[in-house]
Amino acid sequence: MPAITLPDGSVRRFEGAVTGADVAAAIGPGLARAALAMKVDGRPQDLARTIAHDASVVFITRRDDDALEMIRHDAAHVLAEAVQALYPGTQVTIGPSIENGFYYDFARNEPFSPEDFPAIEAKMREIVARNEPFVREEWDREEAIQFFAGRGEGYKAQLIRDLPESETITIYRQGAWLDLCRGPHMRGTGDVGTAFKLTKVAGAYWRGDHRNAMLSRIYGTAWRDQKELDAYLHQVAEAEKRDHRRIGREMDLFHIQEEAVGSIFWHPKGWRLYRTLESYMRRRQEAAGYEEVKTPQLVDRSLWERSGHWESYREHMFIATVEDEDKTLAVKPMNCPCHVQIFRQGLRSYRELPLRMAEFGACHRYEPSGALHGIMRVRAFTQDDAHIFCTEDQVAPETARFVAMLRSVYADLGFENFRIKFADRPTLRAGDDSTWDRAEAALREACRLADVDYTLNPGEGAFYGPKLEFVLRDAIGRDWQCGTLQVDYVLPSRLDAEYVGEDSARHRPVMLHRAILGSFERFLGILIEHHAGRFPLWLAPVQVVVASIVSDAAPYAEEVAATLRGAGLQATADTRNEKINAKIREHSLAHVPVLAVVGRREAESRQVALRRLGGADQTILSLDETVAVLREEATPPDLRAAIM
RNA sequence: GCCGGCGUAGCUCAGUGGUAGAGCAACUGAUUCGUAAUCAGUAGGUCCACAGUUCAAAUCUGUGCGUCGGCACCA
Repeated sequence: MPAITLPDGSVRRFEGAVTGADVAAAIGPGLARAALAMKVDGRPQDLARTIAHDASVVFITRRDDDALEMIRHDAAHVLAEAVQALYPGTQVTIGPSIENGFYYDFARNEPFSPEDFPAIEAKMREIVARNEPFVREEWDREEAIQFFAGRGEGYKAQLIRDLPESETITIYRQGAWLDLCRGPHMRGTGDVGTAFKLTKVAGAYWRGDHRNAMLSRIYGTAWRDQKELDAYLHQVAEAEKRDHRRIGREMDLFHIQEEAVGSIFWHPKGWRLYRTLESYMRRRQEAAGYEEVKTPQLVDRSLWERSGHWESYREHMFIATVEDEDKTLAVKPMNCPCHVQIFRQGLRSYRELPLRMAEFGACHRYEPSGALHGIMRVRAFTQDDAHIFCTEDQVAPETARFVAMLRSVYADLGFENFRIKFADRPTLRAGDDSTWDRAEAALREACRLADVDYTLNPGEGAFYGPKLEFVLRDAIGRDWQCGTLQVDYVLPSRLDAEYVGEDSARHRPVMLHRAILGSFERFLGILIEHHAGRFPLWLAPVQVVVASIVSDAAPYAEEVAATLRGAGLQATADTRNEKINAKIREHSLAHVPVLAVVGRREAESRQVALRRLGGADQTILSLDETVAVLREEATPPDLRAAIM
């Protein structure tokens, strides 16, 4: 006699086992119609499952977030049925729901093309219209393997073989079609609705391993209703307009060309943006007690062998040789071994620790061609890199200091939201397990002290130590690691760094590898997309354009621009023979934050009409006021704080 | 690196085997104009590269390079 507790706290008792659908019907016909699935004691389940014991039950309706995930999961099943109906011989593998949609991986000799989408979508709509109920069945393990193997579904058979013995094998039928699936599902294929769209095809390795066969993946998006789908598609279209590659061209910031794949040609405006960010970071680092260094670009392979990089990353390093010397040099892919060399010059004392050594280090890595992406994933980049040499006791306070600095920098640059991941020991690593135990424990403790909330990213640490990853999201929804902090007990030992302690004995320092931006290139890409090219005044490469209305005002426009430049602002005059409407349109499209419009009136009264990007109203100020207002506003946030 | 799409004027794109096109930008001239496109004219092309098929290739085939989307990788 199960007693069902509902979310409002009320309890309903039933004679014997009941299904979720029964319970919903008992509560009311409205709920019976709306309920798609349920959570029994917090576990999502099909509505058709029976409840035999006392339990708390929450019904999932279309409005719930859980429903969205189920719509997408069910849509994946509908997609798989449609594809197998249209393309006999195609094997199914897996098809989960993902953020904003779903995908299904198929094994088929011929790849799919977006041209196949209309036919597949039409078939999917048929299946949805039939509203076949999802029927759950529990199968015997061996029978299930035999069944799928017998149908030529080798991947499914393999999936079942690899399930743990304790796992119940469940099959979901939708009419004549069926799939191995853990569930749960909604009531029937009709609940998927029609607000879905196939979006792209892609190759994907079976089980995510590049040594395995490549499958054909079809991605789709699915929503509660057409309105939500339209809103999502509109958002995607808007996001494409923020793409840093597009804005980089539109604003004339940089370009990349075939003769230097993975390297950036920075144009004057882009380079000004870069230098503004670099100057800001340099000031912040100096204020935080870092000392800046510069180390060689070409370093003999012997150093990389000692550090362990040669073994792990040799094929990703650019190698340089010269004819009359029998040496192999590597273009540095990172700065840490060089920083250890500086640390090793002379005898270090514990009194010098923590020693914070920073470098805007230009690094080269031969990244796989498929990984390149605009300026965010390149082969030549500059890190805001630093290594903190410290004692074990200093790991936690230094981590806390670093995280506080990173938060402040990100806030200055407009990023309030970012995610932190804790990446622990990878399979291939240097250093013994006890060293890793200590490093991971130290970093965990440091996170606790610094009040850092993180998600675990298992097995993704650097080969020499665990790391924190600070992740930002681009306009298209892709996540990028920018900041990082890595605890390293291994390199100081491999490269023999030591200091004299209070006890006058020699000790190994711990190294904290850390970066806030990560690489200037990647961070600038994110920054461009985050602001959609509309930078705050202090970052904008062109801050003010002084536009003349008539040629009589041109000399005054030149004078205003020169005055602003004299005050340290990036200002140019636009005295072309164009209508003011055209000038405003052009500079607005170029994301110039401030337009100063001057006609005869302003020239006579020595005033300017200021117009802000995105606004339609104007403010009339004297030239002196204009300089004061804009100079104040263009002050970088760290210098502004110092003034106040 | 792997799978697939794409590569035509500075940019966005049209052109399915028979003499390379449009809009915007550029340039020239006219226009002196008050808050998101003034008008007219001119010029602009190894159709990514190489090889092949064909009387004939931007168009078909192959190879390479680049790029885009995923996957894998990211010290």
